[in-house]
Amino acid sequence: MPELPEVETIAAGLSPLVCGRTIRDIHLVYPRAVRGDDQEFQRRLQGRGISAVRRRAKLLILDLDGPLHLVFHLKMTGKVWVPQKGVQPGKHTHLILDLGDEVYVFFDDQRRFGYVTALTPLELESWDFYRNLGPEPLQATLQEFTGIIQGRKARIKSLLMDQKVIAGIGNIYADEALYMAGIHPCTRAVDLSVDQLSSLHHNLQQVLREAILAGGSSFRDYRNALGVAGLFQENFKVYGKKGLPCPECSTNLGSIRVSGRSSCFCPRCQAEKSKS
DNA sequence: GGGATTGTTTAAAT
DNA sequence: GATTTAAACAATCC
Repeated sequence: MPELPEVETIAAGLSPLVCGRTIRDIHLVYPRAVRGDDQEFQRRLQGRGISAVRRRAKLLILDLDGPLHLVFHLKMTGKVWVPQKGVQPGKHTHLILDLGDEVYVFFDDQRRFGYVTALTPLELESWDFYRNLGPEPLQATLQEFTGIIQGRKARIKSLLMDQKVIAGIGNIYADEALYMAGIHPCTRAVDLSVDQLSSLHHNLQQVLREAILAGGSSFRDYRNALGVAGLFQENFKVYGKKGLPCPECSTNLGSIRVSGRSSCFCPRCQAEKSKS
C-alpha cells in the first residue's frame, strides 16, 4: 500500500538509475495492467528517452521525451523497480522496459489492482482524477490546509484520505497523523478547533517527512526502486496495532471502521469531544 | 470459501 | 448542485 512517502522513495531511487536512458524495448506480459489501449501504449513508449522521475499524490510519473508521461498507480501491491543485473522477471512482473546495457524497469503487482498508462501532457491535464487532486500535504501551508478542511461536515479521517481534498494520504498516515495530533478519526472537521487544525497540519507533515527519511514503510510487501524494504513501519504508533497498548498512556488501542476503512486509535489520547 | 485487504469510481442519499 | 456516505470493483491471500 504505497502512499506518499513510499512513492516519493521509489521516485528518488529510480531517478538516477533511469534518467537519460532510452526505452529500447517493451515486454508487456500482462496487457490488462495498461489503462487504455495496450497497442497504442507500446507504440508510444518505443524509443522514448526518460528525462525525469517524479511523484504527484500517489502517482509515480516518468517524464519522457516527446513529451509524454508514463504514469503508474501502484494501488496495493504495485512495485516499480530496477532489478540487479541477471535477475529474471517473476510471476507478478507485468511490464518490462528494456533500457539497454542490461538495465530494466520491472512493474510487478501481485494483486493486479495497479495500472500504468502513457499520456500526453494534454491528456494528463484533462484526466479528471489528476486535475482534481488536492494540494501536496508537504507544500500546503497551514492557511491552505485550514482553508480546504474548515467548515466541512465530513469526518476528518475521510477528508484526509480524500485525494480531492489533499493528495497522497492513505490509511497508514491518516491514522498516524490523527494519533499524533490527538484527534479522534470520527471528529467532524467543522468541530476541530484552530489549535487542533494547526496540530494536525504540523503532525501530518512531520510523519510524512520522517517516513520519507526512513525510506517509506514496508508493511506487507512494499519495496523501493532497488527492491529493498523501507523501515518506517517500525515507527508506527497505532496503524495495525489494535489491542496493543498506546505508546503514550498504555490504554489498549481500539479499531473502528471509518468510511469503510479500519482505523486504529487510542480511545484515551484521541477521545471524542463531548461537546453539545 | 468467506472475509479482509487497498484506493478510486460510481451511485445513492442528504 | 454540492457535500457526504456507502457500495462496487479490481485480485489475491489466509
